[in-house]
Amino acid sequence: MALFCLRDNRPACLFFCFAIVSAAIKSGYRPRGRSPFSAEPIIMRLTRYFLPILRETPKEAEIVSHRLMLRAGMIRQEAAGIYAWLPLGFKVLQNVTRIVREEMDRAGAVELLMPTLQLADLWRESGRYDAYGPEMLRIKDRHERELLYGPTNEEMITEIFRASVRSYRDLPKILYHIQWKFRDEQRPRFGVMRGREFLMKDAYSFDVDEAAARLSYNRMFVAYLRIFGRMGLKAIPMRAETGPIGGDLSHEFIVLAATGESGVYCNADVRDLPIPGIDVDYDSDLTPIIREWTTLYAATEDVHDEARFHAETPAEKRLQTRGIEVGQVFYFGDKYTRPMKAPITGPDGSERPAQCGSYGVGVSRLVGALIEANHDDAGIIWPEEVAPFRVGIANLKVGDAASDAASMQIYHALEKAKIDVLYDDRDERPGGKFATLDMIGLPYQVIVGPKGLAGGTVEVKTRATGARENLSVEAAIAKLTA
RNA sequence: CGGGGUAUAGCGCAGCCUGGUAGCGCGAUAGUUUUGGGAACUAUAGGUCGCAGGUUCGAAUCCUGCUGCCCCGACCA
Repeated sequence: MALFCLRDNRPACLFFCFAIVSAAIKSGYRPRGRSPFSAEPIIMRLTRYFLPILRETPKEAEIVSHRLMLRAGMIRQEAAGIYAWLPLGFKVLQNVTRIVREEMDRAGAVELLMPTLQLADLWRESGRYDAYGPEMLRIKDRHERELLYGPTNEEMITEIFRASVRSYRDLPKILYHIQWKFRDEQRPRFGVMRGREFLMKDAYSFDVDEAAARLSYNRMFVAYLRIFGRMGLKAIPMRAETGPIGGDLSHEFIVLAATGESGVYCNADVRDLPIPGIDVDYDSDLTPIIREWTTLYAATEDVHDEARFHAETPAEKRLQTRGIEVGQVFYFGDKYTRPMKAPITGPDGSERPAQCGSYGVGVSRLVGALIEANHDDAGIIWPEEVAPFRVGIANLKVGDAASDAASMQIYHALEKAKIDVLYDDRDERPGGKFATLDMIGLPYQVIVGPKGLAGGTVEVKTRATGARENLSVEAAIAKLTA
């Protein structure tokens, strides 16, 4: 390879560019805007796209999200719990990533990117290298140095933090990244819901004392309400185990779904609480919002207290169901900053370990959770914010002059309006096109065919409601670009 | 990590018990007829039968070992 590169640097250059791009994509990196590396929308003809639809259900897929992700050509399994994200799935993953990033930034968190591989010695400092067990994937490099594929990043962020921050004047800080993690689960299952490799947003807060740490915790708590709310999910914060630290500063955010992995108990009214608006002031006192969301009973089975549930919740409001954990917020104090020696000088001149919390969102898992929460017998029903395309155009008779012209007119109008659109220009039978569009779940479908056009109309179907309207081409464009 | 399965064409499966030219449906390709909710007919292509040993004249089939994958449980974002 080295010789080859010396002779002709072009392949080396190509390889180099490819490596950067793939690393950036894999890390979930995405500049601001609706699409990677540009602000342009994705306008795509299905004949040029890569959408490997499966007509039959793969036998290994047990739950609906896994089944639909495979059938809709969103993912392909490469090993147990390890998936390739195909174009349609990757677009959804990017959209979820974008929302997480926007809301973290809005809440005052600062993004960085830590590596997937970490030195074992770093984990020996916290004592977790030996404590972690076989879920940690351990690797040796050519020099026999011990490495691991990170399952989380508390040690590394603490190392980064201690290298440069010494004074309370530099606090508070909330740092986050969105990076692939690996946990060698004994039994991966449910597709991306419990894979071994998974994309996670993890944030870490550093504060001078517990009172300040609580403010950081509240910021993340509110940011999480917004993240999940924007995706159209009812994610309910539930008291979780706090471990050795104790206190009340740990919540799991749970999406209610009958197929969820854990049992949950809550007051039914918690589902109808309002999501903080885009104008929420993160510098203001957030405790009223926290109080509103933590007063009604809501707990996973691990910490459920039946007597308390009954005491606090009227019988007709008691909801027992199942849920999927999509995020967690957790205050753990000086668990890492003390053994790893990350001291802060306080206003009184004395040193003390920084007080920390960590805040995770299972980004790749969220894609599965979104489908669990939004589907019907025909397939996926994407919430608009995360949909891979906003509109699908089905040309029912490719080759028919009027159908082709009307389809292209709509296609170009949506392109001009910067709306993501997928144009099904395949020479296929109508039934197949309807089934495909329903399954991949784009919010709006435009059905273009000779029968409608004879009367001057196309059909606009809203996937979520099934509602259909016969509109002129112009009216359809107006509706979809509104 | 315990228990139970399974591996044959892109997907779903039969064949294995009782060894003898590797099959079916869907999908793919080509043609014809079709065409508003997954069409019909005809033809074609596509396989180291998970891997490695062994038994045998001959192994997808019997034996041994290994590996991948799936399900139940425990565990976990």
